[in-house]
Amino acid sequence: MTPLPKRRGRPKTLDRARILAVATESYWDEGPASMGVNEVCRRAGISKPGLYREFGGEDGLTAAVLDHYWATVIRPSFQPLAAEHSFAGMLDGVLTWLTSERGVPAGCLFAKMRSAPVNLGPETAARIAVLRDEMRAVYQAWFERGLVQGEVNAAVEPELAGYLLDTQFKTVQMLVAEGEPHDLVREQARLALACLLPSEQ
Amino acid sequence: MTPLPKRRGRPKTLDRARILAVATESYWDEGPASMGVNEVCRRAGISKPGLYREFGGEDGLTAAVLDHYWATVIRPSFQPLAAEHSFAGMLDGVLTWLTSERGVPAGCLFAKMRSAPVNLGPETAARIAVLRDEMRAVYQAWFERGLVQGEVNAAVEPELAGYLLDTQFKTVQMLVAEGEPHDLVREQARLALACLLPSEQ
DNA sequence: ATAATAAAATACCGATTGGTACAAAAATGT
DNA sequence: ACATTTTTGTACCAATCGGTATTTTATTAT
Repeated sequence: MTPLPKRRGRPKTLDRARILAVATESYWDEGPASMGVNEVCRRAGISKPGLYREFGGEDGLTAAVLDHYWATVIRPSFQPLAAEHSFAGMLDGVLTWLTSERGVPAGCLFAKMRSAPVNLGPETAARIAVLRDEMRAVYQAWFERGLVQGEVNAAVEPELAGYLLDTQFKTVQMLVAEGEPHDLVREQARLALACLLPSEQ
Repeated sequence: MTPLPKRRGRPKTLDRARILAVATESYWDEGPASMGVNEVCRRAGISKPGLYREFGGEDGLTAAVLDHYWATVIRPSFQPLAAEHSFAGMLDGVLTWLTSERGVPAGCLFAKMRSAPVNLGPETAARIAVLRDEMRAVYQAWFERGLVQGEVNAAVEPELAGYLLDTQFKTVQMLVAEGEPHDLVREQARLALACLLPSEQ
């Protein structure tokens, strides 16, 4: 059991993890532009100085939210890309998944933050840039794996393919979040990414 | 000459066209999210009630700005699409133009308004939907003209092609506005739209 | 002159924003 | 009992948001 250090002072009761979970969900379904520190405090049932002590300010909060979202939502979604499926089949699965109804808020918080870099603090902006590059690298690696398997169009530079995949997936998520018809969004993305598949001839 | 109606009351001095021009430029380079009625009044050198008399409120202002932008920037840009160029050549020209440095604020105000439908009033939102459909129709007509000329991939439904062109052009404008490398944006779009061109074989 | 009318700006409204000074509360040490 | 330390919340700050009641200004009609 824990040694019970018998610290002086009022015992800590603020649950950082719970606040972060509430904040992440809030930013996710209301959108980063419509959510503020006041509303987060109200939803989490804590005072504003409490939130500032824990996260240092709005920038620190959104940066922490982004990290939390990345760790709990984005990174797990990369798992399947490393599995032993064909590139074309996996691509189709991703597009179907992105345009399907899920039990979570519509759209992707990371995509929303990327397309609304306004009123996001410098710390959050820097984090976005780092994670965006990491995301492109994952897609590029996925494409390169398809390359050695001969499952993709070898005429496309892997770096450009990673960039294209990132852009198109982000576009799909934005269109879905805007309420566009899901099947139209999916078909449009299928067309846009057909260039990555080997020629039909 | 005008009959000089000798109206009673203080003569009108507010220049609606000039205010609209100032407001449009302001929304264009600052972004619809960062610009408000107070700042527009300051830049135009008029009082707030004056702006409210002229446009009825923020929603009326942004709707008028959108109309002005559409008439002076967007619609003229449709002109070349009706010219006697090949579909592939024209497409390449559009992408080059979108990713080139121009003497106007970066990005497209219409694209910015579309991707930030938040905090835009109902009148402006309705206008956006109408103009978006009009834009897709223009692209679809362009594709259909290429179809009868045998210059495009006949396997693609024209409606889907119009949707794809609209989506990809908007994506290009957003990426440019975000400061992404122009050549990377252009090459990525070229790949995404290659599906509309006839097969190489 | 003076009344009537129309168009303008001054000066305000309540709500909300991100951020903080300061005091109350809850534990331990003496 | 009382001081010390740590954590928390109350109550405030100035700035900004969209919007408006009211007054001033400038003109014509009488």
